[in-house]
Amino acid sequence: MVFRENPRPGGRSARVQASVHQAVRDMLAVMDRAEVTIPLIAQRANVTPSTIYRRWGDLQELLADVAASRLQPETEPAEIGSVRMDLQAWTEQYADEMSSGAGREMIRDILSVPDTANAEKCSGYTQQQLRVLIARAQERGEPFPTLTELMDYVISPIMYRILFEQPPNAECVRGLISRIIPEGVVKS
Amino acid sequence: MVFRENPRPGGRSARVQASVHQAVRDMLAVMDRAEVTIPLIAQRANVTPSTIYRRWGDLQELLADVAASRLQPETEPAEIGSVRMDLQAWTEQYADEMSSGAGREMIRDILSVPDTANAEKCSGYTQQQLRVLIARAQERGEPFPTLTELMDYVISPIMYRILFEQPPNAECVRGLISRIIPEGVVKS
DNA sequence: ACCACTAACGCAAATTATTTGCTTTTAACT
DNA sequence: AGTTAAAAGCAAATAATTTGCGTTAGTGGT
Repeated sequence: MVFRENPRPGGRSARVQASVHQAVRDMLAVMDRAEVTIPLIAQRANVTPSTIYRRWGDLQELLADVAASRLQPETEPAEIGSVRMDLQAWTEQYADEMSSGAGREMIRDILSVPDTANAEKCSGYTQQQLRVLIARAQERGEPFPTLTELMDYVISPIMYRILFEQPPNAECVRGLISRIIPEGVVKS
Repeated sequence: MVFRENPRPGGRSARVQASVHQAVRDMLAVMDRAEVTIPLIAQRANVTPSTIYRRWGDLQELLADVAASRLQPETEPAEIGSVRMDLQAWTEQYADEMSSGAGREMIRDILSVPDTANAEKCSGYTQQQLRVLIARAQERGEPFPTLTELMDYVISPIMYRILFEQPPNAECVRGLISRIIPEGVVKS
């Protein structure tokens, strides 16, 4: 199978992919994830099950694919005030979204597949958002952590808590941020 | 079903559990994870498939259960020299084991199930090991990070890299540790 | 503009996994 | 020892997955 790469943007292949993705999203919105099956998806997307099996392999991979595309951010981090405040607001929202039922399901779907492409894509989205904040800080001359520091000391602990412990609350998130940007730096 | 809790330690229930777990371990050792199925496990464990289905629900949950039990540490962190060195050695081994093919599979199995009990168990094992080191440092009067610091700034970044990016190498692990214990503290 | 080519899809039969109702076994507790 | 309830076995019914083969629809060449 050559699939996946270069699904010509107007071709039948692309239409089937869009239709199947949409079917999955619609179904996840109205029914429990556990009762979503490939035959059902196929029916709603007006394709045959074998098409889905041949293209994605199994339900896990399809769900991982859909989840990754759903995690792609649509907007840049909001501008609230200082970049530190922007970071705090963005991070709290990130933590909330990832901690939610739907968020956790998407992460699980992405991680439960052997192929790491979707997980990397997901981390890439996060880094892309953080880079916007870093550039903003640089532009304004505000002191700001590096990408690595943000990933290691803010994002990673949040994700670990979501995956292995209890989802972090706002206070916890603020604590992680204070640790790498002293409060004193903020001008309110 | 009441299952799970209190499987009397010599009873039939416990024997079936042990037999199924062993069958899964044996099979994972010799065949690809993708071709392990419940009917096959049942055959090797000398039980009927329906027993496994009724008890664990599906393959994912069974694999998660087995993976969690395999991640339970058997020994305490080795005593190398200073507690800082012990920490470094233990953490490098932890990162290696978790980054390995088998390690990553176990983590995936644990995280791909909605029930978070096994993930929490897994995090609990890690904390238990770290607490041994913390106690050791306290006993010897060596300065040492808190459990939260270790989890947030060492374990979490390692796990994030394994799950979402590239597995960390030894140098990276050492870097994470240096960040919370200055090198200078070590007396060689 | 037409034709040839091939990747991707549809269909349907064969296989395999999962669910479920009912029966039997086993260990815990009188 | 006898009773009982949880857990296992058995087998039929259902559902999902795989696969071979024919068809369709975009792609590239003339």
